[in-house]
Amino acid sequence: MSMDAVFKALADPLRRTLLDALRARGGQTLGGLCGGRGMTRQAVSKHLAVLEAANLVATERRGREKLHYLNPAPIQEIADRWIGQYERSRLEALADLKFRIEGERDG
Amino acid sequence: MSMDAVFKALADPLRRTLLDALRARGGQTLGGLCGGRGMTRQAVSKHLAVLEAANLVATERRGREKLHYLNPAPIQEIADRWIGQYERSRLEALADLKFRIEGERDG
DNA sequence: TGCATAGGCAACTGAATAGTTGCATATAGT
DNA sequence: ACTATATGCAACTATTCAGTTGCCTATGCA
Repeated sequence: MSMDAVFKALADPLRRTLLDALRARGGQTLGGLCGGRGMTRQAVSKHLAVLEAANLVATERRGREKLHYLNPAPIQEIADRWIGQYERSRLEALADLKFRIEGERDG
Repeated sequence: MSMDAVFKALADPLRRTLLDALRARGGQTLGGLCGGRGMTRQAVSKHLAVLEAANLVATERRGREKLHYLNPAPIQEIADRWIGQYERSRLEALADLKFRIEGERDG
């Protein structure tokens, strides 16, 4: 499974709110996930498809409904395999900069 | 500083390789960062501008050269403030799924 | 059988994006 | 001053993308 698809899927704010919603409560239907987003069902459906392609969301068919579940594994993988490298290099990077960069724009 | 800009900046594979290059060695020039990418200098420059706008790259002018440095702080922030939520909910999410999702597509 | 609900597919449109090209500016070295 | 190097800016193009619309399928239920 490609890590690039995960990064791309996470790049959209609406998709992150979908993940948030599924983190709060798993097993939501497409219709349920559309509520209060000011967007058509098809638009939300496309976003969910992107998340599903990135393996961030798993689905289960129950009758005519499609239940959506968060799969946090790819996020974990990014944290472990990608962000970890930058954590490890953080102190040396700061030493490398050793000037005004931190706090320049504040945070 | 917006976390969305960081997510969007990280969504591009070339930009991630630029971050990798700066993590390996700070203070590289634009020209130096262009090597072996099969892309014009302007294209790379635009990508660096995106990274800079997301505060992932800090720059310093030295004469006619522009030196680029990695700033890992936004990545840290995402790890702490965003990914952290999903780490915390991982076990309960797995309990929520309690079926075939992990390992369905393998990894 | 008839109807309502949940979702899927495909075509279309307008906006955003990536990358290029051409030219301009600024510094370094002679 | 002159030339080469390092970068910046702006316009243009081709592609990609988000969201919509219209229609179709499938399930639930009376």
